[in-house]
Amino acid sequence: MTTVDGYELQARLLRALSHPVRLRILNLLVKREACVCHLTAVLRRPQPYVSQQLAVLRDEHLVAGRREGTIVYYRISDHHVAAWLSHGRQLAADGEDSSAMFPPVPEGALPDCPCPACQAEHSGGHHQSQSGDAAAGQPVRARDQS
Amino acid sequence: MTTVDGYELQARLLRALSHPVRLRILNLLVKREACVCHLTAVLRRPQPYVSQQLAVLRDEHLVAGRREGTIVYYRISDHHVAAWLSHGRQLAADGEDSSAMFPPVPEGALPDCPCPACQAEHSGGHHQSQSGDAAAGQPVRARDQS
DNA sequence: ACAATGTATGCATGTTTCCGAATATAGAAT
DNA sequence: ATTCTATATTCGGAAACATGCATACATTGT
Repeated sequence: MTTVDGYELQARLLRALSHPVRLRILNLLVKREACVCHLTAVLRRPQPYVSQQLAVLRDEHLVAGRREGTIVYYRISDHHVAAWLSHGRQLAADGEDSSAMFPPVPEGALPDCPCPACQAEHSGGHHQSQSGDAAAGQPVRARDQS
Repeated sequence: MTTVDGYELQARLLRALSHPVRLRILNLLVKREACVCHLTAVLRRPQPYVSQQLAVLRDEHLVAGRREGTIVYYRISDHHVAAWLSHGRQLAADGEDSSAMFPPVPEGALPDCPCPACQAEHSGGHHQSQSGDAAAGQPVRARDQS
């Protein structure tokens, strides 16, 4: 039995969370799942950069990806953790105006986002996949880890 | 007005917490305040090392120090954060046996701890300060920060 | 083959971690 | 007062790790 140090585990989890962009990503995904291109548009960061941060969150099982065609949709893995994080946000704000510190994200579709979901939603009609709604995408594999 | 990014603040807080030794320190201090020598004995780490980790926690106002003579007693600054952390521990354990992952700390006085509180308590009688219980020590000053 | 979307790799730069030594600080002894 | 001891903090540096970018690679669909 390998003596697992719980503090080490918790520290790893916290470290994965201790980054402003990753916190923003999680906050975006709480409301609904989103594709990488969507996150790229909202965060205004280069796509490889966003993908990298998603990989960090994935490695700690904080988010999970679902592939549909060429597009990968990410979502929160564990909403308990999300709720816990949201609680922590209030503690971090600590009396300040938290609605000013954590401005709400533009909801819904973005003109900047090239994914078909956003494009369709943005032009008025609701989304209808052109390749047929597959039942469920394959989970995105995690990087090999020691 | 400087545009304060709440995510940055929360990330800093999380980063200060994302270290196994610092998590252990906080967990120790939840039950009661403790002097640096006590923490040093429990954690079995060199004293400067413990002091350094305490400084990180101090800079984020997670703990506060109170000096009594040559001894500095540290305690949790914000028990809301402590409760939140404890909640996070359950999430990190996630189904595993959390009492095995976070073994309870030896309570009370330690033979290894040289501070008079521990020595007195350890030799049977309850603690009676030899220099008279001063009302309250001076708070330990934080490092100058930019 | 080609284009579109995501992921991984390599690297320069900066930060964290940990240690040993030096420094401060408080009290006691001479 | 001066020195001595005990406690705690800070400093300087080496190794490990994180960050952000540019580029290369992989996968899917046309």
